[in-house]
Amino acid sequence: MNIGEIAKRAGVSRSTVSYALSGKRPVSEDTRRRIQRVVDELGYRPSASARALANGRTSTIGLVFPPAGNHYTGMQLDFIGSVVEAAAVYDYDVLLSPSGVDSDRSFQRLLGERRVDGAILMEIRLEDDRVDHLAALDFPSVAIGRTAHPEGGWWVGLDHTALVEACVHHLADLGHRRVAFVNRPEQLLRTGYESAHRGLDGFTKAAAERGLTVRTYCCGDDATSGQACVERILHDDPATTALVTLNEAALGGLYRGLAQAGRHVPRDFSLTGVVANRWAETVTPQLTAADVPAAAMGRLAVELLVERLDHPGAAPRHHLLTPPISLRASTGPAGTAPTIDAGPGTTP
Amino acid sequence: MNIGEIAKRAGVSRSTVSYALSGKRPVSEDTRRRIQRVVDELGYRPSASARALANGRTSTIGLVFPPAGNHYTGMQLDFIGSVVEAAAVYDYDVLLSPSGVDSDRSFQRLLGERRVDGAILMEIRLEDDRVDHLAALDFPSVAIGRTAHPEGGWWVGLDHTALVEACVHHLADLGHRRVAFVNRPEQLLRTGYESAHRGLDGFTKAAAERGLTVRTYCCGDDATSGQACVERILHDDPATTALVTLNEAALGGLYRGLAQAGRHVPRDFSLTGVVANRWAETVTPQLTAADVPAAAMGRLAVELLVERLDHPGAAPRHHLLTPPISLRASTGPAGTAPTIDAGPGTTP
DNA sequence: CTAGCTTCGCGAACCGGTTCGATGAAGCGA
DNA sequence: TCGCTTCATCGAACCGGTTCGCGAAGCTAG
Repeated sequence: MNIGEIAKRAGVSRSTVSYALSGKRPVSEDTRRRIQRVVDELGYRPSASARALANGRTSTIGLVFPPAGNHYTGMQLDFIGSVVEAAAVYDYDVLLSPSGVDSDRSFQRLLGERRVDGAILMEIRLEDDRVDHLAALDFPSVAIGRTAHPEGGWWVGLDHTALVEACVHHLADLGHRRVAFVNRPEQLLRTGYESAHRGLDGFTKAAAERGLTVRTYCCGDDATSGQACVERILHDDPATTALVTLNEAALGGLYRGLAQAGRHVPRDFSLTGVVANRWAETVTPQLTAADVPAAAMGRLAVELLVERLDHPGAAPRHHLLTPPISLRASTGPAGTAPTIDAGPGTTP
Repeated sequence: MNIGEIAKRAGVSRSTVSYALSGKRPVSEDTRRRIQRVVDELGYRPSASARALANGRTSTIGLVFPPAGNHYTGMQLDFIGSVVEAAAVYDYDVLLSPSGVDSDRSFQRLLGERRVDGAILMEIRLEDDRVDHLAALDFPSVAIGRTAHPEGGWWVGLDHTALVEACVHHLADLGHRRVAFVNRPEQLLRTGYESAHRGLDGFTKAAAERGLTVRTYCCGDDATSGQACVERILHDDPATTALVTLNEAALGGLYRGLAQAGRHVPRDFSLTGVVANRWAETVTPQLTAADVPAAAMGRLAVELLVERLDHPGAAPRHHLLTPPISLRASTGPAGTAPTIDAGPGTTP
């Protein structure tokens, strides 16, 4: 079931079979058909390894994302799905590599053993050794997210700063004066996780512009942490009337915490943030939020990578996305001073 | 940067380098060290394609799941994550293949071009041509889910029938007499999707045993459909006091529909079902449910596959899991007849 | 001193494709 | 009919590893 077998049965040489199948040199219509018939009869498909060895291309791209320790979020799933699907369009397979950092064994395999033609990196940090390393090697790669110095790089990113600013302005316009920010877990912030930092920057900047009284919190990526976070917020400043969040996994817990504190959304309390569409629509009332266009980002990343693979030396390109805020039902005008008697956890 | 280069610099032959690195034949400690030093200095790593071609093993396993058309669910993400992680332990990479059926191009690539040593299949149907095909080829594979005839196969599955039965009994024990079943989308049921069918079977069987009045529904995999589904349920039989669901993506919508109909959970209405842990804890009140042990299943699938790869001809093995129901807060005793005046959508 | 055994390393073949240069036949104008 | 081009095909080399068989030292024992 190898190319020699096909050649023998079709009565031609191996090279002729190769040319007939690849079309890289003309082959007479007659022999082409004869070869094709044998190929179809035997269901022959050329070995990917042999081809990869011969022409130096694996037709595979690597998708690099951190290991599951920190729970996968819905967004990551959307990225993975859209990358796989877009890659299929260009006849690429996708190899998954769970690597947080440059030195991971899995990452080394991908590069050192030349398993992939190019890579797409997720979960970018502001200072990201993986990005730096790949750039230094001039290895074809595209980041989903951007580092502190994205100039001259290939990436598709979300303007978290602008997005969170828009959220803050939206709340300020509605009259909210005391607003909390619910960020991703502290550990991610410490590691320099991009969205957490840029989101926080946007929050701080817009809050200052509008003269708001604010507090910022880190929150674990799960419902229980979200609930606890709301309790902390209302304990620290019971007069808080709104929050902005980047943490979609905690969203359900945030709602639960508010409900248990007797705050009605959106009458007593407004929520907004930057969240994947599917989550925003799952909670009740549905979340007014800047929807993360995860599927589009995955697709764009693949397109950039394919372009880079097809035209080595092409000038770096990127996409910075700023989706609009989808007005749903979780924000409303700040009412009179909230009723402080309602919530638990206000003990000094 | 190939093995010949290493050999030259270390002053030995290519084969010696190969043996020194693989350890498949003894090499004197002296030359082994000399080779290792050169390898370290140059950061040499053997090419995966060349190795794969030479010894016929790619050190890659394929993970086959249906394309995104039908939204990815959280469970799928957990499967993917745990499979990737478990595979890394055994030094396997994971290649993603979005294939619903046997004839998909992506599926053909995986097999025909020998890109992977083995495969793990997700989203199994009762009659699944992919499973049959792989079995006929004796290609090493493990299914996450089981077909109608799982005998002699390699798989790890969930006993949906027993799980849903347990849910029904739980509700019946609480005094519920009119119960609805919210299944996955109709299209999945029609295609023979395993969990939808077995879950439905369990529901029907247990309901008959307990003499319950029941209705069954199909529901799209999103919150909006869930909401609509609750409206239909309460319209069809306003006296319904409980439901069982397999549809985690619709869960938020189910809660929303109940809230809008004025039914309080769990006072007026009980919910339970088979759902991934993370979703059960996201909703308020948290869902009493049989938690799908997705991470464990992914891990077990990899372990079975590795065993099958290491011992060709080993007797088929499988794991059928039946996790217990986690009692949370979404079910309670059936009260007096529910207040019919509350809900909308009751117009004839 | 030599027969016999180990140890260590070498060269060559092989895995299954791709690609380049060469060759022979056919076509064509002079 | 000869020389020149064009076209279709072939053989061989190559990609970068692995693996098998063999032989040269070095050692031990008789």
